[in-house]
Amino acid sequence: MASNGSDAGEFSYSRNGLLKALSPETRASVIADLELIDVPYRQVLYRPHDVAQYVYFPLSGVISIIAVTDDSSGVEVASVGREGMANVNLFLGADRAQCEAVCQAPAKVARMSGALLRKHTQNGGELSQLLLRYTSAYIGQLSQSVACNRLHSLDERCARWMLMMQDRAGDQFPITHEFLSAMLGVRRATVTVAAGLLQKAGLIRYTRGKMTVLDRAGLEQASCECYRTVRQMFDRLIPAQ
Amino acid sequence: MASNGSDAGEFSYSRNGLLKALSPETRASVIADLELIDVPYRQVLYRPHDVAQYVYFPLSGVISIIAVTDDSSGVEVASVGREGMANVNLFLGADRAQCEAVCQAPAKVARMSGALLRKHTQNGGELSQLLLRYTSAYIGQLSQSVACNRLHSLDERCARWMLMMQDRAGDQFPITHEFLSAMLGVRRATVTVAAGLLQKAGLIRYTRGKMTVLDRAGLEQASCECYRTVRQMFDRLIPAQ
DNA sequence: AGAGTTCGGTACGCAAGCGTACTTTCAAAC
DNA sequence: GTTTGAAAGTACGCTTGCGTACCGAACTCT
Repeated sequence: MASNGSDAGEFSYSRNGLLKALSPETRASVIADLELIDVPYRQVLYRPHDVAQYVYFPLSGVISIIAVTDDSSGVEVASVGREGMANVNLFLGADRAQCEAVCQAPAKVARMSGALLRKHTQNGGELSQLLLRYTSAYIGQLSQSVACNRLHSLDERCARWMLMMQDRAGDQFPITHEFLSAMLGVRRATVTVAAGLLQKAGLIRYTRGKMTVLDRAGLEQASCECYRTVRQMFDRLIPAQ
Repeated sequence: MASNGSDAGEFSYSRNGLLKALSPETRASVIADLELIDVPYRQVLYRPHDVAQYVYFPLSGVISIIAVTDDSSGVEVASVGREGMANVNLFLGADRAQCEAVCQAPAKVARMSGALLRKHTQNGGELSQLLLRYTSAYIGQLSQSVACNRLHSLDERCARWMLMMQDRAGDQFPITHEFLSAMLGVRRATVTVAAGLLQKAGLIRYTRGKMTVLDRAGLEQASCECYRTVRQMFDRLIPAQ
Protein backbone atom coordinates (compact mmCIF):
# COMPACT_ATOMS: atom_id res chain seq x y z
CA MET A 1 0.00 0.00 0.00
CA ALA A 2 1.93 2.97 1.31
CA SER A 3 5.35 3.33 -0.20
CA ASN A 4 8.18 3.68 2.24
CA GLY A 5 10.32 5.82 0.04
CA SER A 6 10.56 8.26 2.90
CA ASP A 7 13.15 6.27 4.80
CA ALA A 8 15.23 5.27 1.81
CA GLY A 9 17.84 7.68 3.08
CA GLU A 10 18.50 5.71 6.25
CA PHE A 11 18.65 2.45 4.30
CA SER A 12 15.24 1.17 5.13
CA TYR A 13 15.87 -0.95 8.17
CA SER A 14 12.11 -1.18 8.30
CA ARG A 15 12.21 -3.80 5.62
CA ASN A 16 12.68 -6.11 8.58
CA GLY A 17 9.29 -6.86 10.09
CA LEU A 18 10.46 -6.74 13.68
CA LEU A 19 12.24 -3.43 13.33
CA LYS A 20 9.24 -2.07 11.50
CA ALA A 21 6.89 -3.08 14.30
CA LEU A 22 8.74 -0.86 16.78
CA SER A 23 7.62 2.63 17.69
CA PRO A 24 9.62 5.34 15.86
CA GLU A 25 11.53 6.31 19.01
CA THR A 26 12.52 2.80 19.99
CA ARG A 27 13.33 1.96 16.39
CA ALA A 28 15.66 4.91 16.06
CA SER A 29 17.48 3.92 19.22
CA VAL A 30 17.79 0.30 18.10
CA ILE A 31 18.90 1.19 14.58
CA ALA A 32 21.67 3.33 15.99
CA ASP A 33 23.28 0.18 17.37
CA LEU A 34 22.82 -2.00 14.29
CA GLU A 35 25.51 -2.82 11.81
CA LEU A 36 24.62 -3.59 8.22
CA ILE A 37 26.34 -6.48 6.47
CA ASP A 38 26.02 -8.38 3.21
CA VAL A 39 25.80 -12.12 3.56
CA PRO A 40 26.55 -14.14 0.43
CA TYR A 41 24.84 -17.37 -0.53
CA ARG A 42 25.94 -20.29 1.63
CA GLN A 43 27.87 -18.25 4.14
CA VAL A 44 27.68 -19.69 7.64
CA LEU A 45 26.74 -17.14 10.31
CA TYR A 46 27.38 -19.44 13.26
CA ARG A 47 27.84 -23.09 14.10
CA PRO A 48 26.76 -25.22 17.06
CA HIS A 49 28.80 -24.53 20.21
CA ASP A 50 30.15 -21.27 18.82
CA VAL A 51 30.13 -18.45 21.32
CA ALA A 52 26.99 -16.50 20.45
CA GLN A 53 27.98 -13.02 19.29
CA TYR A 54 25.24 -11.37 17.29
CA VAL A 55 21.56 -11.46 16.58
CA TYR A 56 20.66 -10.95 12.93
CA PHE A 57 17.72 -9.06 11.44
CA PRO A 58 17.49 -9.85 7.71
CA LEU A 59 16.33 -6.98 5.51
CA SER A 60 16.27 -9.33 2.55
CA GLY A 61 17.34 -12.88 1.81
CA VAL A 62 16.94 -16.01 3.91
CA ILE A 63 18.84 -17.62 6.77
CA SER A 64 18.32 -21.34 7.38
CA ILE A 65 18.58 -22.68 10.91
CA ILE A 66 19.91 -26.22 10.87
CA ALA A 67 20.17 -28.86 13.59
CA VAL A 68 23.34 -30.87 13.12
CA THR A 69 23.64 -34.41 14.46
CA ASP A 70 26.75 -36.27 15.58
CA ASP A 71 27.21 -38.00 12.27
CA SER A 72 27.26 -34.51 10.74
CA SER A 73 24.07 -34.89 8.78
CA GLY A 74 21.56 -32.18 9.52
CA VAL A 75 18.07 -30.90 8.93
CA GLU A 76 16.64 -27.44 8.57
CA VAL A 77 14.54 -26.74 11.65
CA ALA A 78 13.41 -23.23 10.74
CA SER A 79 14.10 -20.41 8.35
CA VAL A 80 14.36 -16.72 8.98
CA GLY A 81 13.68 -13.88 6.56
CA ARG A 82 12.54 -10.27 6.67
CA GLU A 83 9.88 -11.24 9.18
CA GLY A 84 12.26 -12.28 11.92
CA MET A 85 15.56 -12.58 13.68
CA ALA A 86 18.27 -15.23 13.75
CA ASN A 87 20.04 -16.39 16.93
CA VAL A 88 17.06 -16.13 19.26
CA ASN A 89 19.06 -18.06 21.85
CA LEU A 90 21.42 -15.17 22.35
CA PHE A 91 18.48 -12.96 23.22
CA LEU A 92 17.34 -15.64 25.66
CA GLY A 93 20.62 -15.55 27.52
CA ALA A 94 22.38 -18.62 26.13
CA ASP A 95 26.09 -18.14 25.58
CA ARG A 96 26.48 -20.80 22.88
CA ALA A 97 24.73 -21.51 19.63
CA GLN A 98 22.82 -24.80 19.40
CA CYS A 99 22.25 -24.86 15.66
CA GLU A 100 23.96 -23.79 12.49
CA ALA A 101 22.81 -20.73 10.56
CA VAL A 102 23.44 -20.68 6.82
CA CYS A 103 22.56 -18.10 4.22
CA GLN A 104 20.05 -19.61 1.83
CA ALA A 105 19.56 -16.59 -0.41
CA PRO A 106 21.95 -13.62 -0.59
CA ALA A 107 20.96 -11.31 2.22
CA LYS A 108 21.29 -7.81 3.59
CA VAL A 109 21.34 -8.28 7.32
CA ALA A 110 21.39 -5.88 10.26
CA ARG A 111 23.23 -7.39 13.18
CA MET A 112 23.62 -6.39 16.82
CA SER A 113 26.09 -7.69 19.36
CA GLY A 114 24.89 -9.49 22.47
CA ALA A 115 26.14 -6.71 24.72
CA LEU A 116 24.21 -4.02 22.86
CA LEU A 117 21.15 -6.23 22.68
CA ARG A 118 21.21 -6.63 26.43
CA LYS A 119 21.42 -2.88 26.79
CA HIS A 120 18.20 -2.57 24.79
CA THR A 121 16.32 -5.43 26.41
CA GLN A 122 17.23 -5.51 30.07
CA ASN A 123 14.37 -4.39 32.30
CA GLY A 124 11.82 -5.38 29.70
CA GLY A 125 10.63 -2.65 27.38
CA GLU A 126 9.27 -2.54 23.88
CA LEU A 127 12.00 -4.41 22.03
CA SER A 128 12.00 -7.10 24.67
CA GLN A 129 8.22 -7.60 24.40
CA LEU A 130 8.46 -7.85 20.64
CA LEU A 131 11.30 -10.34 20.63
CA LEU A 132 9.51 -12.46 23.21
CA ARG A 133 6.52 -12.61 20.91
CA TYR A 134 8.79 -13.49 18.02
CA THR A 135 10.33 -16.25 20.13
CA SER A 136 6.86 -17.62 20.64
CA ALA A 137 6.29 -17.68 16.88
CA TYR A 138 9.68 -19.29 16.39
CA ILE A 139 8.72 -22.02 18.85
CA GLY A 140 5.52 -22.53 16.91
CA GLN A 141 7.51 -22.94 13.72
CA LEU A 142 9.75 -25.53 15.38
CA SER A 143 6.84 -27.45 16.86
CA GLN A 144 5.14 -27.62 13.51
CA SER A 145 8.34 -28.86 11.90
CA VAL A 146 8.64 -31.70 14.39
CA ALA A 147 5.19 -32.94 13.39
CA CYS A 148 5.77 -32.20 9.70
CA ASN A 149 8.97 -34.20 9.53
CA ARG A 150 7.27 -37.17 11.08
CA LEU A 151 3.90 -37.13 9.36
CA HIS A 152 4.14 -35.55 5.94
CA SER A 153 5.49 -36.87 2.66
CA LEU A 154 8.54 -35.48 0.96
CA ASP A 155 6.43 -34.13 -1.88
CA GLU A 156 4.40 -32.05 0.53
CA ARG A 157 7.41 -30.87 2.48
CA CYS A 158 9.20 -29.97 -0.70
CA ALA A 159 6.30 -27.79 -1.84
CA ARG A 160 6.16 -26.19 1.59
CA TRP A 161 9.84 -25.35 1.40
CA MET A 162 9.42 -23.64 -1.96
CA LEU A 163 6.60 -21.51 -0.60
CA MET A 164 8.60 -20.41 2.41
CA MET A 165 11.50 -19.47 0.17
CA GLN A 166 9.27 -17.58 -2.22
CA ASP A 167 7.81 -15.55 0.62
CA ARG A 168 11.25 -14.36 1.61
CA ALA A 169 13.39 -14.43 -1.50
CA GLY A 170 10.91 -13.87 -4.31
CA ASP A 171 10.08 -16.01 -7.34
CA GLN A 172 13.65 -16.93 -8.07
CA PHE A 173 16.39 -18.16 -5.76
CA PRO A 174 19.47 -20.37 -5.85
CA ILE A 175 19.21 -23.95 -4.63
CA THR A 176 20.68 -27.21 -5.85
CA HIS A 177 19.09 -30.60 -5.28
CA GLU A 178 22.13 -31.52 -3.23
CA PHE A 179 21.69 -28.60 -0.87
CA LEU A 180 17.94 -29.00 -0.71
CA SER A 181 18.33 -32.63 0.25
CA ALA A 182 20.41 -31.52 3.24
CA MET A 183 17.64 -29.11 4.30
CA LEU A 184 14.92 -31.71 4.02
CA GLY A 185 16.99 -34.49 5.52
CA VAL A 186 16.71 -36.89 2.57
CA ARG A 187 18.95 -38.19 -0.24
CA ARG A 188 19.84 -36.03 -3.18
CA ALA A 189 18.31 -38.58 -5.56
CA THR A 190 15.05 -38.53 -3.64
CA VAL A 191 14.86 -34.76 -4.02
CA THR A 192 15.45 -35.08 -7.74
CA VAL A 193 12.37 -37.26 -8.01
CA ALA A 194 10.16 -35.05 -5.84
CA ALA A 195 11.30 -31.81 -7.47
CA GLY A 196 10.91 -33.47 -10.86
CA LEU A 197 7.25 -34.13 -10.07
CA LEU A 198 6.66 -30.50 -9.06
CA GLN A 199 8.35 -29.38 -12.26
CA LYS A 200 6.37 -31.80 -14.41
CA ALA A 201 3.22 -30.39 -12.80
CA GLY A 202 4.32 -26.91 -13.90
CA LEU A 203 4.64 -25.54 -10.37
CA ILE A 204 8.36 -24.81 -10.46
CA ARG A 205 11.21 -24.74 -12.96
CA TYR A 206 14.87 -25.25 -12.27
CA THR A 207 18.23 -25.70 -13.93
CA ARG A 208 21.59 -26.16 -12.36
CA GLY A 209 20.87 -24.49 -9.07
CA LYS A 210 18.46 -21.80 -10.23
CA MET A 211 14.94 -22.33 -8.94
CA THR A 212 11.89 -20.47 -10.20
CA VAL A 213 8.42 -20.60 -8.70
CA LEU A 214 5.82 -20.66 -11.47
CA ASP A 215 2.51 -21.46 -9.82
CA ARG A 216 2.10 -20.36 -6.25
CA ALA A 217 -1.49 -21.52 -5.91
CA GLY A 218 -0.49 -24.92 -7.21
CA LEU A 219 2.28 -25.17 -4.65
CA GLU A 220 -0.13 -24.32 -1.87
CA GLN A 221 -2.30 -27.18 -3.07
CA ALA A 222 0.65 -29.53 -3.14
CA SER A 223 2.00 -28.45 0.24
CA CYS A 224 0.97 -29.83 3.59
CA GLU A 225 -1.06 -27.71 5.97
CA CYS A 226 2.09 -26.71 7.81
CA TYR A 227 2.80 -23.83 5.48
CA ARG A 228 -0.52 -22.18 6.14
CA THR A 229 -0.49 -22.94 9.84
CA VAL A 230 2.89 -21.34 10.44
CA ARG A 231 2.11 -18.39 8.21
CA GLN A 232 -1.10 -17.60 10.06
CA MET A 233 0.60 -17.88 13.40
CA PHE A 234 3.23 -15.34 12.39
CA ASP A 235 0.61 -12.96 11.07
CA ARG A 236 -1.21 -13.12 14.37
CA LEU A 237 1.79 -12.74 16.61
CA ILE A 238 3.76 -10.11 14.70
CA PRO A 239 0.92 -7.94 13.50
CA ALA A 240 0.43 -5.98 10.31
CA GLN A 241 3.60 -4.90 8.64
CA MET B 1 23.01 -35.17 48.00
CA ALA B 2 21.61 -32.81 50.58
CA SER B 3 18.18 -33.72 51.80
CA ASN B 4 15.61 -31.00 51.56
CA GLY B 5 13.68 -32.07 54.57
CA SER B 6 13.86 -28.50 55.82
CA ASP B 7 11.14 -27.23 53.51
CA ALA B 8 8.88 -30.24 53.78
CA GLY B 9 6.53 -28.03 55.72
CA GLU B 10 5.88 -25.74 52.80
CA PHE B 11 5.39 -28.71 50.49
CA SER B 12 8.73 -28.68 48.81
CA TYR B 13 8.13 -26.52 45.78
CA SER B 14 11.86 -26.81 45.30
CA ARG B 15 11.37 -30.22 43.80
CA ASN B 16 10.87 -28.22 40.64
CA GLY B 17 14.28 -27.37 39.20
CA LEU B 18 13.34 -23.88 38.11
CA LEU B 19 11.85 -22.90 41.43
CA LYS B 20 14.84 -24.40 43.17
CA ALA B 21 17.25 -22.35 41.08
CA LEU B 22 15.77 -19.10 42.39
CA SER B 23 17.26 -17.15 45.28
CA PRO B 24 15.40 -17.73 48.56
CA GLU B 25 13.78 -14.27 48.47
CA THR B 26 12.55 -14.51 44.90
CA ARG B 27 11.44 -18.07 45.44
CA ALA B 28 9.37 -17.15 48.46
CA SER B 29 7.68 -14.38 46.54
CA VAL B 30 6.98 -16.65 43.57
CA ILE B 31 5.73 -19.53 45.68
CA ALA B 32 3.26 -17.23 47.39
CA ASP B 33 1.46 -16.90 44.05
CA LEU B 34 1.53 -20.56 43.07
CA GLU B 35 -1.36 -22.92 43.34
CA LEU B 36 -0.78 -26.62 43.85
CA ILE B 37 -2.87 -29.10 41.86
CA ASP B 38 -2.91 -32.82 41.22
CA VAL B 39 -2.99 -33.81 37.60
CA PRO B 40 -4.12 -37.37 36.87
CA TYR B 41 -2.76 -39.55 34.07
CA ARG B 42 -4.00 -38.44 30.64
CA GLN B 43 -5.58 -35.21 31.79
CA VAL B 44 -5.30 -32.47 29.20
CA LEU B 45 -3.99 -29.17 30.59
CA TYR B 46 -4.64 -27.16 27.45
CA ARG B 47 -5.36 -27.58 23.76
CA PRO B 48 -4.29 -25.66 20.66
CA HIS B 49 -6.07 -22.31 20.33
CA ASP B 50 -7.20 -22.36 23.94
CA VAL B 51 -6.79 -19.06 25.69
CA ALA B 52 -3.54 -19.44 27.62
CA GLN B 53 -4.29 -19.24 31.34
CA TYR B 54 -1.54 -20.80 33.43
CA VAL B 55 2.07 -21.82 33.36
CA TYR B 56 2.78 -25.12 35.07
CA PHE B 57 5.77 -26.12 37.17
CA PRO B 58 5.71 -29.90 37.74
CA LEU B 59 6.99 -31.06 41.13
CA SER B 60 6.65 -34.63 39.96
CA GLY B 61 5.23 -36.46 36.97
CA VAL B 62 5.48 -35.64 33.29
CA ILE B 63 3.63 -33.36 30.90
CA SER B 64 3.84 -34.12 27.17
CA ILE B 65 3.68 -31.26 24.70
CA ILE B 66 2.05 -32.40 21.48
CA ALA B 67 1.71 -30.75 18.09
CA VAL B 68 -1.64 -31.62 16.56
CA THR B 69 -2.17 -31.56 12.80
CA ASP B 70 -5.37 -30.89 10.85
CA ASP B 71 -6.17 -34.56 10.44
CA SER B 72 -5.99 -34.74 14.25
CA SER B 73 -2.99 -36.98 14.39
CA GLY B 74 -0.21 -35.58 16.51
CA VAL B 75 3.34 -36.00 17.69
CA GLU B 76 5.04 -35.26 20.96
CA VAL B 77 7.39 -32.33 20.40
CA ALA B 78 8.77 -32.06 23.92
CA SER B 79 8.17 -33.25 27.45
CA VAL B 80 8.29 -31.37 30.69
CA GLY B 81 9.06 -32.70 34.14
CA ARG B 82 10.52 -31.46 37.40
CA GLU B 83 13.25 -29.68 35.45
CA GLY B 84 10.97 -27.27 33.66
CA MET B 85 7.75 -25.43 32.96
CA ALA B 86 4.83 -26.05 30.62
CA ASN B 87 3.17 -23.34 28.54
CA VAL B 88 6.29 -21.33 27.78
CA ASN B 89 4.29 -19.41 25.18
CA LEU B 90 2.22 -17.71 27.84
CA PHE B 91 5.40 -16.39 29.44
CA LEU B 92 6.46 -15.16 25.99
CA GLY B 93 3.31 -13.09 25.62
CA ALA B 94 1.22 -15.29 23.35
CA ASP B 95 -2.47 -15.31 24.23
CA ARG B 96 -3.28 -18.71 22.74
CA ALA B 97 -1.79 -22.17 23.10
CA GLN B 98 -0.21 -23.70 19.99
CA CYS B 99 0.13 -27.25 21.21
CA GLU B 100 -1.66 -29.69 23.43
CA ALA B 101 -0.36 -30.53 26.90
CA VAL B 102 -1.22 -33.95 28.32
CA CYS B 103 -0.28 -35.56 31.58
CA GLN B 104 1.94 -38.55 30.85
CA ALA B 105 2.56 -39.61 34.43
CA PRO B 106 0.44 -38.56 37.41
CA ALA B 107 1.79 -35.22 38.52
CA LYS B 108 1.86 -32.71 41.31
CA VAL B 109 2.00 -29.37 39.57
CA ALA B 110 2.34 -25.79 40.78
CA ARG B 111 0.56 -23.41 38.45
CA MET B 112 0.51 -19.65 38.14
CA SER B 113 -1.90 -17.50 36.18
CA GLY B 114 -0.68 -15.33 33.33
CA ALA B 115 -1.53 -12.15 35.20
CA LEU B 116 0.51 -13.12 38.25
CA LEU B 117 3.33 -14.35 36.07
CA ARG B 118 3.48 -10.97 34.37
CA LYS B 119 3.62 -9.32 37.78
CA HIS B 120 6.73 -11.38 38.57
CA THR B 121 8.44 -11.02 35.21
CA GLN B 122 7.77 -7.54 33.91
CA ASN B 123 10.84 -5.33 33.99
CA GLY B 124 13.14 -8.32 33.83
CA GLY B 125 14.43 -9.66 37.11
CA GLU B 126 15.55 -13.01 38.37
CA LEU B 127 12.56 -15.15 37.43
CA SER B 128 12.49 -13.60 34.00
CA GLN B 129 16.16 -14.38 33.38
CA LEU B 130 15.68 -17.94 34.50
CA LEU B 131 12.62 -18.55 32.35
CA LEU B 132 14.37 -17.05 29.36
CA ARG B 133 17.19 -19.51 29.83
CA TYR B 134 14.67 -22.31 30.17
CA THR B 135 13.03 -21.15 26.95
CA SER B 136 16.39 -21.47 25.27
CA ALA B 137 16.72 -25.04 26.50
CA TYR B 138 13.17 -25.75 25.39
CA ILE B 139 14.03 -24.49 21.92
CA GLY B 140 17.05 -26.76 21.92
CA GLN B 141 14.85 -29.70 22.78
CA LEU B 142 12.48 -28.86 19.92
CA SER B 143 15.30 -28.40 17.42
CA GLN B 144 16.77 -31.75 18.34
CA SER B 145 13.37 -33.39 17.95
CA VAL B 146 12.99 -32.01 14.44
CA ALA B 147 16.23 -33.69 13.43
CA CYS B 148 15.50 -36.82 15.45
CA ASN B 149 12.12 -37.39 13.84
CA ARG B 150 13.65 -37.13 10.42
CA LEU B 151 16.91 -39.02 10.84
CA HIS B 152 16.58 -41.65 13.54
CA SER B 153 14.92 -45.05 13.54
CA LEU B 154 11.90 -45.87 15.63
CA ASP B 155 13.95 -48.25 17.77
CA GLU B 156 16.30 -45.45 18.73
CA ARG B 157 13.53 -42.95 19.34
CA CYS B 158 11.63 -45.46 21.41
CA ALA B 159 14.64 -46.02 23.66
CA ARG B 160 15.13 -42.28 23.94
CA TRP B 161 11.54 -41.84 25.01
CA MET B 162 11.90 -44.43 27.77
CA LEU B 163 14.98 -42.67 29.10
CA MET B 164 13.27 -39.30 29.19
CA MET B 165 10.35 -40.80 31.06
CA GLN B 166 12.58 -42.58 33.52
CA ASP B 167 14.40 -39.34 34.33
CA ARG B 168 11.16 -37.72 35.29
CA ALA B 169 8.81 -40.45 36.45
CA GLY B 170 11.17 -43.11 37.81
CA ASP B 171 11.60 -46.75 36.82
CA GLN B 172 7.92 -47.43 36.46
CA PHE B 173 5.25 -45.46 34.66
CA PRO B 174 1.98 -46.02 32.82
CA ILE B 175 2.01 -46.14 29.02
CA THR B 176 0.16 -48.27 26.49
CA HIS B 177 1.48 -49.06 23.03
CA GLU B 178 -1.50 -47.20 21.64
CA PHE B 179 -0.66 -44.02 23.51
CA LEU B 180 3.04 -44.35 22.85
CA SER B 181 2.39 -44.67 19.15
CA ALA B 182 0.62 -41.32 19.25
CA MET B 183 3.63 -39.73 20.96
CA LEU B 184 6.10 -41.13 18.46
CA GLY B 185 3.88 -40.51 15.46
CA VAL B 186 3.76 -44.11 14.25
CA ARG B 187 1.25 -47.00 14.16
CA ARG B 188 0.38 -48.91 17.27
CA ALA B 189 1.52 -52.15 15.64
CA THR B 190 4.88 -50.62 14.80
CA VAL B 191 5.39 -49.69 18.42
CA THR B 192 4.54 -53.24 19.48
CA VAL B 193 7.40 -54.51 17.35
CA ALA B 194 9.92 -51.91 18.52
CA ALA B 195 8.97 -52.23 22.20
CA GLY B 196 9.00 -56.00 21.81
CA LEU B 197 12.63 -55.81 20.70
CA LEU B 198 13.59 -53.68 23.68
CA GLN B 199 11.82 -56.13 25.97
CA LYS B 200 13.46 -59.14 24.32
CA ALA B 201 16.80 -57.42 24.88
CA GLY B 202 15.94 -57.16 28.57
CA LEU B 203 15.96 -53.36 28.65
CA ILE B 204 12.32 -52.86 29.60
CA ARG B 205 9.35 -54.91 30.71
CA TYR B 206 5.69 -54.13 30.22
CA THR B 207 2.22 -55.51 30.58
CA ARG B 208 -1.08 -53.86 29.86
CA GLY B 209 0.04 -50.31 30.20
CA LYS B 210 2.60 -50.69 32.95
CA MET B 211 6.12 -49.98 31.78
CA THR B 212 9.23 -50.80 33.79
CA VAL B 213 12.77 -49.77 32.91
CA LEU B 214 15.16 -52.60 33.68
CA ASP B 215 18.47 -51.61 32.13
CA ARG B 216 19.21 -47.94 31.88
CA ALA B 217 22.69 -48.35 30.46
CA GLY B 218 21.33 -50.65 27.80
CA LEU B 219 18.70 -48.10 26.84
CA GLU B 220 21.35 -45.43 26.52
CA GLN B 221 23.18 -47.73 24.12
CA ALA B 222 20.03 -48.34 22.13
CA SER B 223 18.98 -44.68 22.03
CA CYS B 224 20.09 -42.13 19.51
CA GLU B 225 22.46 -39.37 20.52
CA CYS B 226 19.52 -37.01 21.00
CA TYR B 227 18.93 -38.13 24.56
CA ARG B 228 22.42 -37.24 25.66
CA THR B 229 22.55 -34.05 23.64
CA VAL B 230 19.37 -32.63 25.15
CA ARG B 231 20.27 -33.77 28.64
CA GLN B 232 23.65 -32.05 28.52
CA MET B 233 22.15 -28.86 27.18
CA PHE B 234 19.70 -28.70 30.08
CA ASP B 235 22.43 -29.34 32.61
CA ARG B 236 24.44 -26.48 31.17
CA LEU B 237 21.62 -23.98 30.94
CA ILE B 238 19.79 -24.69 34.18
CA PRO B 239 22.72 -25.34 36.43
CA ALA B 240 23.19 -27.68 39.39
CA GLN B 241 20.00 -28.61 41.11
C1' DA C 1 -19.52 -66.19 36.59
C1' DG C 2 -20.19 -63.94 32.31
C1' DA C 3 -19.86 -60.13 29.04
C1' DG C 4 -17.50 -56.50 27.28
C1' DT C 5 -13.47 -53.84 26.62
C1' DT C 6 -8.69 -52.83 26.44
C1' DC C 7 -4.13 -54.30 25.40
C1' DG C 8 -0.73 -56.46 22.88
C1' DG C 9 1.03 -59.94 19.17
C1' DT C 10 1.09 -61.06 14.45
C1' DA C 11 0.44 -61.14 9.42
C1' DC C 12 0.49 -59.55 4.52
C1' DG C 13 0.74 -56.73 0.70
C1' DC C 14 2.23 -52.10 -0.29
C1' DA C 15 4.63 -47.50 -0.62
C1' DA C 16 8.24 -44.35 0.52
C1' DG C 17 12.63 -43.56 0.78
C1' DC C 18 17.59 -45.46 1.36
C1' DG C 19 22.39 -46.84 -0.30
C1' DT C 20 24.91 -47.16 -4.07
C1' DA C 21 26.16 -46.27 -8.42
C1' DC C 22 26.26 -45.10 -13.30
C1' DT C 23 25.15 -41.58 -16.81
C1' DT C 24 24.13 -37.30 -19.21
C1' DT C 25 24.16 -32.42 -19.46
C1' DC C 26 25.66 -28.08 -18.81
C1' DA C 27 28.79 -24.20 -17.36
C1' DA C 28 32.92 -22.39 -16.17
C1' DA C 29 38.01 -22.54 -16.39
C1' DC C 30 42.00 -23.10 -18.84
C1' DG D 1 37.97 -25.38 -28.13
C1' DT D 2 38.83 -28.62 -24.83
C1' DT D 3 38.88 -30.05 -20.22
C1' DT D 4 37.01 -30.41 -15.75
C1' DG D 5 33.67 -30.41 -12.31
C1' DA D 6 29.14 -29.73 -10.66
C1' DA D 7 24.18 -30.63 -11.27
C1' DA D 8 20.65 -33.51 -12.27
C1' DG D 9 18.35 -38.03 -14.13
C1' DT D 10 17.86 -42.86 -13.53
C1' DA D 11 18.16 -47.59 -11.80
C1' DC D 12 17.89 -51.62 -8.55
C1' DG D 13 17.58 -54.17 -4.57
C1' DC D 14 16.62 -53.35 0.17
C1' DT D 15 14.65 -51.69 4.65
C1' DT D 16 11.37 -49.37 7.34
C1' DG D 17 7.06 -48.43 8.40
C1' DC D 18 2.02 -48.12 6.69
C1' DG D 19 -2.92 -49.78 6.30
C1' DT D 20 -5.71 -53.12 7.55
C1' DA D 21 -7.04 -56.83 9.85
C1' DC D 22 -7.57 -60.71 12.94
C1' DC D 23 -6.68 -63.02 17.32
C1' DG D 24 -5.91 -64.18 22.11
C1' DA D 25 -5.08 -62.71 26.76
C1' DA D 26 -6.07 -59.99 30.61
C1' DC D 27 -8.62 -56.82 33.15
C1' DT D 28 -13.27 -54.57 34.52
C1' DC D 29 -17.85 -54.16 35.29
C1' DT D 30 -22.06 -56.10 36.55
